[in-house]
Amino acid sequence: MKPPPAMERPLATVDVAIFAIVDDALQVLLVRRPDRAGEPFPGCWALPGGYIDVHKDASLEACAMRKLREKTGVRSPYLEQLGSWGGAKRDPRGYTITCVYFALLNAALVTLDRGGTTEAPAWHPVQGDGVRERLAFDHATLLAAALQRLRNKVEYTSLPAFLLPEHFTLSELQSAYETVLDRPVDKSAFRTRMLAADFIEPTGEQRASVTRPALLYRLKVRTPVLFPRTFSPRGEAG
Amino acid sequence: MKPPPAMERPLATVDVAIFAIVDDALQVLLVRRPDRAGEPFPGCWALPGGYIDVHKDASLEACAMRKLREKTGVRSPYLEQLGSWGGAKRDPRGYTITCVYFALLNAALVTLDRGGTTEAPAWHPVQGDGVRERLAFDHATLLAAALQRLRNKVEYTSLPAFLLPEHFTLSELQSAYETVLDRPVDKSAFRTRMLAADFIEPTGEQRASVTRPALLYRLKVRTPVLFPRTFSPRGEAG
DNA sequence: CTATTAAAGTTGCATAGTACAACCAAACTC
DNA sequence: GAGTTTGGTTGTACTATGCAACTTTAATAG
Repeated sequence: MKPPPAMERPLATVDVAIFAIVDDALQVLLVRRPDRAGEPFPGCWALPGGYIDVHKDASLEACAMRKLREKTGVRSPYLEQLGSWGGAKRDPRGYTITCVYFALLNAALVTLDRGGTTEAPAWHPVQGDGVRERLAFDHATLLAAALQRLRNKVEYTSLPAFLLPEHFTLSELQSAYETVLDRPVDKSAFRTRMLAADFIEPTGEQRASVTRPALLYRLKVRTPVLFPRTFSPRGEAG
Repeated sequence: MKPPPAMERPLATVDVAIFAIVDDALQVLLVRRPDRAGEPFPGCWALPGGYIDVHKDASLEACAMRKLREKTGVRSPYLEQLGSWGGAKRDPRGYTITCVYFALLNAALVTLDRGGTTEAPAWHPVQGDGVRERLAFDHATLLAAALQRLRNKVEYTSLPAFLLPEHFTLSELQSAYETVLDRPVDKSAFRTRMLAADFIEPTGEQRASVTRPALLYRLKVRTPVLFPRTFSPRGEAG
């Protein structure tokens, strides 16, 4: 139980799965691994992340927020801890532990391509449980877990609101749900649920449109709301 | 981004919040911190846990399972990762990261008091968001988070079944829900929900009793089941 | 200036899963 | 066999939804 000074310490990292809706599709931000000799998975795509800096990072969340800011410039996304993975075989360089976060943000706020070219971050469309590209380390597992958590929570929370700009219409919100869930949801029940949950409020403005203009809403609270039931179309079990 | 060999590594630990129903109350297993000089929080109660052994622990979950087995002798509880906490100030000995698990098990399977006296584990009744005793480190925070997650999930999952012996009656299962939620639930709706979820099956036996005997059930699946709604009595919001 | 179009937003009905309450059933005690 | 206790069922009301049809609003074409 005591800390032997010579105790072998695992290397600790933080990785972040950053999601946004780009081109009407759910996309995740990936960076390229450096292509230098001695680096594992050179040139491979990976979730943004890196070592915990004992001097800079007051907490794990602060570390995740730092990584996110470095890659996207965004300062206040929705950020949630997903879980931790550890083991001797994750990284050829030795026993590592990674603490994984997932973030939701509005793509319009993101400034990509900060810094060099080898690690340039880029959006990659989500396809099923992951992305087309092969990912470094066990990042395919981490991404799959993040997607599972995201889709699961979207069924009964207001998470998709964090993918939208500050002002949005109910149709845009519904579209965000449908993009993440990859299935249509009923308009009437959707609107009733959103308004009953009382987490958005009308701004008083309307979105100009070629057809009937829609009322604009904004978030009343920046924490996600839980709904009493999941969306569950008749055709499905459970 | 590369791993400087001299990079300062945080110390990594795993802690486990082990819950059981003892004397009709939800209780958590705590151990005493060693009372030696130089040890932080000497004699204080704490969640069982310890350093990750890079050579013994193939994964974080394996490490948590090992800690749990060492303290209770139990080999197959319900075990779920809760989250990780890290920072420079959690432990006076330096920057630490702890990965916290929570476990549910049947108290009858537990063999306490394995090993010495200074660290003898003991059940402590849950009171509100924690226990009566002051806990070491930030363990009060960790325990509160575990309790919140547990109570939240009990509203829409079959988790309490893991607190019971292998064979149990529906009334015993309902009692486990009520103990964790600390409120009564409706018998009729409860039974309908449990049977509809199709995760238990009758053993064919009955529990002898001084009154009408009850049918015994066992788990059909060892993974928890999700219900489509939460329990939500009329009097409450949401 | 009316008809058309398209998206916004509403209304009406059916249904699932409770919440609540009252009831029936089985075993034991006396 | 009457009383007691717990197991288990039945019946009604209600809520949030699934589904589908409907009305409203503005832009635009003719």
